[in-house]
Amino acid sequence: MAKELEKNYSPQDIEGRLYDKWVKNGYFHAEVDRSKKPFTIVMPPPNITGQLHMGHALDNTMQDILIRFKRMQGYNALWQPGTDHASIATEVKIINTLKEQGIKKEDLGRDGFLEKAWDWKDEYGGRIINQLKRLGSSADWDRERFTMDEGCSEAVKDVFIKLYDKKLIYKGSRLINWCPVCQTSISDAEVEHVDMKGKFWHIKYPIHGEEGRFIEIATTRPETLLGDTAVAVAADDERYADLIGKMVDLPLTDRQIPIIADEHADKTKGTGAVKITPAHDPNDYEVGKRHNLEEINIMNDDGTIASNGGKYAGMDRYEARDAMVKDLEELGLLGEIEEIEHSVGTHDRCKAAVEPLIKPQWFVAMQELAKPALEAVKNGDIKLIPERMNKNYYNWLENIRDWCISRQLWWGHRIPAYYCDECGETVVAKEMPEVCPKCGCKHFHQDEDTLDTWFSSALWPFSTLGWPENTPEYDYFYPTDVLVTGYDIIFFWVIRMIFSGLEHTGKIPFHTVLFHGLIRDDQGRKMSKSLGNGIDPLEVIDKYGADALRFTLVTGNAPGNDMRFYWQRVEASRNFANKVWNASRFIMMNMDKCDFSNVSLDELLDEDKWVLSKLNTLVKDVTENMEKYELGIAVTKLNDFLWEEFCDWYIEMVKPRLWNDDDNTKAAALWTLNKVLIDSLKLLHPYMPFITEEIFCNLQDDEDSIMISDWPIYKLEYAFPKEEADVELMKNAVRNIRNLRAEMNVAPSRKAKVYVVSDNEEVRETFDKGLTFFSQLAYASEVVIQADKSGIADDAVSTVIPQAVIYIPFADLVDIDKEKERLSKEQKRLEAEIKRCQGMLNNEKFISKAPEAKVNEEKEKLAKYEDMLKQVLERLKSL
RNA sequence: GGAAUCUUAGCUCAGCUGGGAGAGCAUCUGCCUUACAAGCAGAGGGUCACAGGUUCGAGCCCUGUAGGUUCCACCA
Repeated sequence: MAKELEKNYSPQDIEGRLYDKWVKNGYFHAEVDRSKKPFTIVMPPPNITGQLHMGHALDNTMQDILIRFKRMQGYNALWQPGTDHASIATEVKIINTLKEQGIKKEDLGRDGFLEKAWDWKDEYGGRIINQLKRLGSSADWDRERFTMDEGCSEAVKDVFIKLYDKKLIYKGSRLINWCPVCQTSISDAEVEHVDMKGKFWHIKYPIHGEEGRFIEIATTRPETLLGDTAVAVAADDERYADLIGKMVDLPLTDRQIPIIADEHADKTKGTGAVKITPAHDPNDYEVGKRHNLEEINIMNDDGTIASNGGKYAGMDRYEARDAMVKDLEELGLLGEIEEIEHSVGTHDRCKAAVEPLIKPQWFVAMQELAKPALEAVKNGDIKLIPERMNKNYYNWLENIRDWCISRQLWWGHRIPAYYCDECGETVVAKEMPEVCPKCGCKHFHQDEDTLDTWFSSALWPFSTLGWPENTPEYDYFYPTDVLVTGYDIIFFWVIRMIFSGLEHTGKIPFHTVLFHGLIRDDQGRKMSKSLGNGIDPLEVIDKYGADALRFTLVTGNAPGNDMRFYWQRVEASRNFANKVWNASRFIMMNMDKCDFSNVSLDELLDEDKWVLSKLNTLVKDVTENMEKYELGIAVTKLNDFLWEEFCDWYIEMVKPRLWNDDDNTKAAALWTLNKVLIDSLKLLHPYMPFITEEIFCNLQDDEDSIMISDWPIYKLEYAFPKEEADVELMKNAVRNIRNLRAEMNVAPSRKAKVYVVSDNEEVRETFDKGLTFFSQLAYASEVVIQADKSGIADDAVSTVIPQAVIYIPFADLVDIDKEKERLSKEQKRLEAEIKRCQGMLNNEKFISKAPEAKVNEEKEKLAKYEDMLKQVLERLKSL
């Protein structure tokens, strides 16, 4: 016995209640159960600093769709959730908060600061999780993890030690990217190259001992001059041939530096001579190594000039730049100043220009780790969707450099390296060692640095399952199945998870990576705080419901493509939900008309079989699409079926049967309505979990939840090709009649007699069987089916369908000329079609080369069109 | 400098391994028909950027051109 639905669809009234029910019943929880096949989804753990934005919403919607789908298919589906400590992002936020209180982090000391950080985590760490719940995310919240919780921290230490022992982690002094604002090193991946306007200063370096002779170099960073240790020219550059080996007087300093020949100098660029600053430029660093040049660091950690910078010491880098340019000008050593556009490396967090500096840092040696990761995608063990992402992936791994993993931050995993106070020996271990293996000293201090936040994220797929312990969870759920994420973190995260998984577990961490794009604003711009164009997903949920938001985010979007956000699209999604709601309401208010529990398939009418057959195909298509991760295509098919086929056609077809108390086919109609509704609700459930649950539970009292019901499967017994074709023919007739009436401006209230004339007995039978719905949809007062046109007024309007002609006598409304015109138009259309078919069929090459099925298809079409044309011509003749 | 991707109806986008161009929104017409006006029934609107090529057949494959977007890259 069905209950009733509220008259108005109001997502706000149902979503919270249903979510609580799901959680309470433990539907999201996955336990190890070896009788079932596991399916595991990896989500990017959102930052604890985070507020839900559209990217999260898209991410989580796709994850939830997949996990609900797999759960209903009978998999033991685990969606492992959690949050990321986001070392630098969080630390910066906390520092800013402290700043408002007039506190510096140094004031608190390391421990005091960390205490604040954990407070922060407690306060904000749960916020985004609660926001994700509003989307309907069915992650296993019982298993929620944090990248800095005990288990994950153990995994981090374990990995660090193993890699160190294998010499894949090392500490070295080399040129790294330094952010003077955040005052930490950052990895190459965190450097964002931005095109900026700048100046290209030409500076004359006086040749030592040759009064009045100069060598001119050009630079965008004049302040680095203080660290120059050579000037390089090309070996075969005739302009400078005699200068090689000579010295120049480095301006603004009292140093002399050599002019050297090096391949790095390019005759065709600038002046052909290039200053070499090994401590502040990656290329120069290499040149320096080749020529054994001194590396002079001229910059402090905060971007000011170091004490070796003479009168510029202590000045900010840009201040020093201006001062030096001015001084050079006064000395007459400044040449041309070019305005240029050049690419500047900036820190992706704070947007400050990055300074290359030489510092001792910890690195992961990437060469060896990259190989299996590259191989895993190349040989198909891991599939990236869309496939074009492979190129980015290969490109990055093939050109990879060692990963700088140490950060001069406090919030994060502290590097498990200990230094002997006595002899300086480095010991890498989980705990502080008791005795120095080298000198026997008992005093150590731990490395001050923490790890790149992505170092722990890289272990996420297995550290969250208990690795390095061989827990039942790890054993059962790992390797996981699918990672869903945005393409913007392929280098930060995806690649690092893959090589980490392969190295540490010996297995791929997941077999599929499903990428999505960015959500942009309605003008195609990135949503950003500075532009203020961001749309808050919670606002969308408040206004239209989570179902509408989810539906919007996956409709009409292909993997990896960006999409624009429009409120109109959300509204359209909500309208669809409303449509489903009302259709369900209609069905439920008719359900108690008779008992339909024992209806068998052979009691169904053609139209019932038609819709059942369509549903059957839909089940097959949607399942296939979802298995191929084509979520957008699947949901479009659901929309089309539910709205057009089911609501606009099928429900309208069966109304007369429901309304007529004497109709003994009512049970068949109700059975079909119920069956099709339930199965399509199931198919729709992953996309719109709330509305489908609310309807499903009210529709049938005995069911707990649609989310644990069985996913529909394609059944041969539900395939009715003949009935499908027959009903399509009648739909065709109905459409033509509606067309005629619309053209003639006949009000729907005006019913008319409709004649169906066909000399084909099967066609007459078809219409006879569908008489009830046909007369309803064709606005007929009466339908007469006959083999010839006897008894039909000559001035009736008519329309031709394959194998039949429909006549409607509208004596007073008919304009013979218009009727002729319409028929002539139809004649022309058919003649064109016939010509096209004949063109193909007369082409010998088509006949011989095209597949037989295609040839037959064209033959059938030709026959159909020829028959219709014949009818049209006859009709025209009779007018 | 390399690479990817896009160019399809007024707008935003789908279009699976090549087989007669689709959706939503917008526009126009007619309807409050007993689930739904957040709706129903119709209509108009596209030489699928351009030029070649492969093919019986190209929006889809190949080459080139133009424009847009993005990623990567050490350009002093």
